[in-house]
Amino acid sequence: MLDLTFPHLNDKQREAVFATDGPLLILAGAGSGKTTVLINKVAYLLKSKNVQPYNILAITFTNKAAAELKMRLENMLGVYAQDIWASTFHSACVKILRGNIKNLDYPSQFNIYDTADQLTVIKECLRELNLSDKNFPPKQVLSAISRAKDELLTPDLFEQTLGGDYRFGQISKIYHLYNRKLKRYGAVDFDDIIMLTVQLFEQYPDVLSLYQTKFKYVLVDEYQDTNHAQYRLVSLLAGKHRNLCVVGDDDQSIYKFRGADIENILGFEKQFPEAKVIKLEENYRSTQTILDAANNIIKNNIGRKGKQLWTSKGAGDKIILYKGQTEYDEARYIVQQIEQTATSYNDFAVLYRMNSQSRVIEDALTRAAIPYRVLGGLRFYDRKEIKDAIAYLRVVFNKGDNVSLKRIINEPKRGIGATTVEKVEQIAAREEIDMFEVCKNANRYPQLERAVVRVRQFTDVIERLNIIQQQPLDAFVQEVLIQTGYIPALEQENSVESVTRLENIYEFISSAKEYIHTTDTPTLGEFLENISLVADIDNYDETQNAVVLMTLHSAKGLEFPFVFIAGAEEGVFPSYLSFSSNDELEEERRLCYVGVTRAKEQLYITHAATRTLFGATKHNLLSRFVEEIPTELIDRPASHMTAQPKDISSIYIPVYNQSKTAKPSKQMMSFSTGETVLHKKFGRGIILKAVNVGNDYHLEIAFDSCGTKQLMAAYANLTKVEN
DNA sequence: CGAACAGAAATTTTT
DNA sequence: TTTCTGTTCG
Ligand SMILES: Nc1ncnc2c1ncn2[C@@H]1O[C@H](COP(=O)(O)OP(=O)(O)OP(=O)(O)O)[C@@H](O)[C@H]1O
Repeated sequence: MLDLTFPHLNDKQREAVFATDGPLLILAGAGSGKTTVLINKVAYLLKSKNVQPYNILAITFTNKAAAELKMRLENMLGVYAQDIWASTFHSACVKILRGNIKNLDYPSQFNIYDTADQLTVIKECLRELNLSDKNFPPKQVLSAISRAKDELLTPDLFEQTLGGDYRFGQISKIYHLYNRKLKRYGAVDFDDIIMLTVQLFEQYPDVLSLYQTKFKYVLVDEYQDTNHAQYRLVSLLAGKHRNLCVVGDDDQSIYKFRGADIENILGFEKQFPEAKVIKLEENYRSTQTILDAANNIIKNNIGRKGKQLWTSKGAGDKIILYKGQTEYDEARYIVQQIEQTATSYNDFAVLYRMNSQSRVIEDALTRAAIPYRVLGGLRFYDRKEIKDAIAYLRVVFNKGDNVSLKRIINEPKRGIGATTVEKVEQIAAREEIDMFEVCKNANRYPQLERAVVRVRQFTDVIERLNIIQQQPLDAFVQEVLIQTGYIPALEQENSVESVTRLENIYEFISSAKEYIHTTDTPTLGEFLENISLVADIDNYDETQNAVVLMTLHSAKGLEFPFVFIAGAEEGVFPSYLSFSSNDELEEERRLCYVGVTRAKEQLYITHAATRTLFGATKHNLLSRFVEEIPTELIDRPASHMTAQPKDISSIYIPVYNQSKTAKPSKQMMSFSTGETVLHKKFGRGIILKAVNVGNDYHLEIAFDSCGTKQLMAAYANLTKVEN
């Protein structure tokens, strides 16, 4: 049980826990127990100050951190602690908006648009405004709009401040139209979620007052990565009680590209003049060597709030710096070190700058039969078939969602082509009604004469589905995908690809089932909302016995005994895109500081002499950040080529894209779904399922001659064939 | 309308 | 190098 004198904390940490009233900034370096303090502080509020859980708002950086916070409180205090609001900014705001967004003229059943949806809308805008996507690349326009929203610049304000410039003037036109469209479609984008909540509070003081009164205590973790809109939101919410506790480290601000404003934390004392500031200086995570390295890197940045960090842990082992001949050699070394260290796999993390770096490392791990998990990159929910399924659900949920409608109206093929869709779109825009309505009443529009039957077949299905929404969500999802012909079409196609897609679709249906069990009142809306707001990192399970691979960004806030930072090369890390700007280079350096300080015991840094990058072979120098580490902290093992010149695995071609099979290695063949294999007896077959069990694979193979068979790879003596 | 092909573009980090 | 976009043809 919880000891309210907090003996497990140090003096400074205790001081921070007990300082409950008024604004408080806890500014401290990595691993000094900031998050630990935040959790204990909430416990203290609940237990000693008798604050009710629903009077507390705790903002975390990821959904996973929020869930963890709740779980740890529950362990300390019992289930009632579950009633605090612990969530990300986005989840909290969506919750507020669902109940209040009608004030702003949006439907409470709004859909949340992701980047791809946003780009679709921007392309629509460009077309309507007769602007070319050469002069206004949709991605750039999106990023400008997104930054504007982070800064709480409405289209009008945007025009006033920047409209003098021709280019920004045009972008402001796009921004105006873009926002109008989203509203018409009943959709909000990621940035709207925060901005609209702020607008709601500013325009409806009674709504604000409700939440101000409710949240007697507001706490924000990772405050260094908040943007202006979030700062404004927090200020509004804490405006009444002024019990605002923010926690962060200016040296760990790594999301500037997403609008994060480091000034929020640096200027906290200016914005809240009565603020108390507490610095934590003892690091409990890393060895002295790791801390020294981190400090020597970060001290090259200017304009920091300098911090002391010390540890009572000893020096520990030196940092190991390995230079591979190529990225394959680099991966080979990482795998070899993991194999040679006698500890469980989940003690290792491999961190890198770009998601694309994971491929080579994954291949090496697979060949060594080491279990691993990759976080980030393409999310499950971003796969084409899953996005299609989601689009169907969104259309059922909100018929005004033209973007989702356009995505699935001809998927599977229903003979409703681009021309018809365009006509429908024009009519809808002219009459200011939903595309769905136009389709439904297609008979009224002579232009649509030829397509009328097909289009109405489609709307009939959707309306029928609308009626059966009551049944359990997973059954409903399945029903949607059957009735709309999506699943039947995939079944009929029966190709390697369609089989994988079907598998994913069924996994999606199970995820709906899983969702039902997480709540007492499951709704389609909340299910869709969760999908939009989860990050891959939320699924990270540190108890799963597997090496974890992720970007340095995703690793923020986590810790591991053994950490590899791979690709420590100029051009990779720091990224070549940051070379031209000192600010961006400093951000890369902070990212490096974050990476280094994830390690508790041992840090490995690896780089490659040559690497294939974007299709060309590059010879990259060692990263400047590594040069900034004093050499006495570093050990350099001999390069692989001189040590074991006979090992061919470093020049081995990776098996990634299953359809373009490479030659398998002799020791350990790898198999994956979709590959074609040859069996001595059964002949040619396609792998339906490949499960890695220890050093062997359990395979399910569909043979051309005799149907589906299950067998173990070790006994089957299979050969791979090119498709 | 839709499949197939060819040529061009674009390659960071993500709630 | 891969992935997307536009064009052509049936
Ligand atoms: N007083 C303490 N005694 C022992 N261990 C502690 C103490 N405070 C924190 N720790 C441990 O130190 C580690 C780092 O703590 P925590 O994650 O809270 O730091 P942080 O400052 O939030 O780190 P970061 O800035 O990297 O996110 C954790 O493993 C935590 O359990």
